[in-house]
Amino acid sequence: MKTSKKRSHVTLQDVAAHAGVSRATASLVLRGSPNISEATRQKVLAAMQQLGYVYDRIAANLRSNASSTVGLIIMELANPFYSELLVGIHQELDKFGYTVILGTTFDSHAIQERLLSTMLEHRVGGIILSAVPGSSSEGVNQIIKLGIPVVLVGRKIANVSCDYVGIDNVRGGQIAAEHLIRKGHRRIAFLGGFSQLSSWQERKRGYDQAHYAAGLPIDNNLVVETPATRQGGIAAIQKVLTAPEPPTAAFCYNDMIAIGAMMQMKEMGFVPGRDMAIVGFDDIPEATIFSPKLTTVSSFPRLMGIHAARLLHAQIEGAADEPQTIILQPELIVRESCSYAKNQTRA
Amino acid sequence: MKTSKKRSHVTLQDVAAHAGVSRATASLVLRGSPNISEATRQKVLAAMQQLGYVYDRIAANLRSNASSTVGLIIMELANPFYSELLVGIHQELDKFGYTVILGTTFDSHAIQERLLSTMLEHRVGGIILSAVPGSSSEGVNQIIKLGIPVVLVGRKIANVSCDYVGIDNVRGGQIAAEHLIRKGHRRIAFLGGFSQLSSWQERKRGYDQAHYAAGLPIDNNLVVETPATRQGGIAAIQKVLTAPEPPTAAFCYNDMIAIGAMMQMKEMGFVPGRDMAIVGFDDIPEATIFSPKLTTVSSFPRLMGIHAARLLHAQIEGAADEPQTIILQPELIVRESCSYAKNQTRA
DNA sequence: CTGAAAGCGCTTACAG
DNA sequence: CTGAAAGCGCTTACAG
Repeated sequence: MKTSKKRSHVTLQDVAAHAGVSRATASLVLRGSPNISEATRQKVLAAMQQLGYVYDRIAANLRSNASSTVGLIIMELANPFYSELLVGIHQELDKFGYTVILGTTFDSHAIQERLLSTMLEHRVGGIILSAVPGSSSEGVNQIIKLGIPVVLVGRKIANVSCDYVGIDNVRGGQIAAEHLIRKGHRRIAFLGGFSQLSSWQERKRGYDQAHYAAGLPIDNNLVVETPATRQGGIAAIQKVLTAPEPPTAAFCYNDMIAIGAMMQMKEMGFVPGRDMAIVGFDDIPEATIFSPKLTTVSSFPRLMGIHAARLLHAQIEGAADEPQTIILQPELIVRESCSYAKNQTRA
Repeated sequence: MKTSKKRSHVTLQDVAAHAGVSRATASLVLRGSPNISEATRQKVLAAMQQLGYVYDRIAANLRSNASSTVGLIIMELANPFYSELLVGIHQELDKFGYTVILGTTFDSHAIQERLLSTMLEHRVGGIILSAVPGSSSEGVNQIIKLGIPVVLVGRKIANVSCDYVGIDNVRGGQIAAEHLIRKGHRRIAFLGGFSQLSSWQERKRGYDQAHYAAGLPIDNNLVVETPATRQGGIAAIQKVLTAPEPPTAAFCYNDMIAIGAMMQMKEMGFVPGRDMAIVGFDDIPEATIFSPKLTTVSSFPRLMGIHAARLLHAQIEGAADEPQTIILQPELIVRESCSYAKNQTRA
């Protein structure tokens, strides 16, 4: 806001003058128009070189009512899920020539609102948004009405009709729970995350379905909500481990929680994987470096990013008709953190 | 580049008309000028509300020759060192009201060049750059000459005079090697990274100094250059482990390498920390979740980011006189990956 | 193949 | 306290 800066400015005007042509002609060669003689083209190019001209894309965009930027709003960067998502989005957007403007909400509505308007003010050509849980449809719908393409990623918003890319969370929760059940577990905790999140609800539903299918009861004392961080995992496992009748396995809302939980188990003298089976969600790189290696449900964050970028591009190009939805199929990655249940409850 | 988009446009003109004032007056209330009567202020504000006006900061910046964006160029996001750096920078820049434009080079000169000009074309108010190793001074000096503030972070460029924030790499390498020497190790590998990097050279110098001080010889067969990634760590440890006379300890250029090395040791049936002492550099979150927990030299990436953002801000505000240099002092974080040497060479 | 003119949405002296 | 006018750096029909 309080920014300001003196700019030494070689303008297209200067280039044109130096080359002995009009501003319009200079602009034409800049943009590679075919109906410019090779001779003047060279003259202008030489002038740009000599003067050290730098194109003012901002001014050009203003005049031609275009945009070369895209806004990207995610929760935070500390969770590798989002770094990976960002990598995918960024890499793909790059190919299309967009420049990305980044914002992180830390799941605060106020920040998300601010970020959204900042991006509009900066004339972004479109927005990729991983929305704060419980976001109202209002804000986003307003943006869409303005004609700015939006694609939601990972987190849906009720009553908003726009592109969405996500993972089949129900299925993900289901295959995780099924895996645990197959290993003989009958008391399976559901650890971390918050029930306001659509992804939480869906993973929980999958978990429930697997229980129903196996004829297992669901004990709500075994679901504990915490932030989806390592800290949250520590808190969650602690609660469940000190309960009167602890579970023999835990399905964690995401890998961060799973890792926090396993760290805390070690801290308390338990052996994760043996004393309690753990499965995570996302398959972040950390999943593979922990001992035991984390069995988890991959949500392909990088791929999600790539899809999101492509959808946005299609919309910006006007190639989109109806709002699209892309749901990736999750995959169970079996590693080392799930042993068989020894008996009904932990020894 | 190929971007374009129709914008439904409520302009300040529209707002002014709707409120029955001139465009200039509307602009004044927008910017909170004191010499506007409360009555017209309210009228204009109401009009903005009703019309759903969105401020075009880009146009405003163009007219007033200002900028509200900052360019940030780093190597990649997969390395948590950079995520952490980004978090620090982003968080601090946010406070000043800047919007950040992100670019990743993957250590390619060509990409860095492209990113740099893209950012200039987008009229960034300043640039924070973690330069590709072996960057020429030309590019950056040109930008500085244009009057665009630059702050270099983590990686210096020879013959460029501008703000720099980094870590005392010499000292870092020294305390790492000293720690290992104190533990009785006499053959200490230096693993990963590339010798073109100023930070590599400096850490190596510290490592050398510690050896000199202890009267230990330096065996150049023990320094192996690889990419500073987990993969690089795997390759490096493999090379050194299969050598005729393997070292008993390794100082790794960064934590990614250290973790890769330890993973590979496990893979090969060795126990990291016991069969070979390992110390890393950076103290990324992963350092703490690996078993054994990694002993490492903290480089405070988040803090570096905060300092970089502040320096840039000072420059943009014109509050800067001479180029500043901030060198953070590294700190040895002792955890579990360094046992005492058993005897001269590994059993 | 090239130039003169209008205009993108805003701000900024300058008058009144 | 408010308006008319010029201009930021560019592009885009429209003539010639």
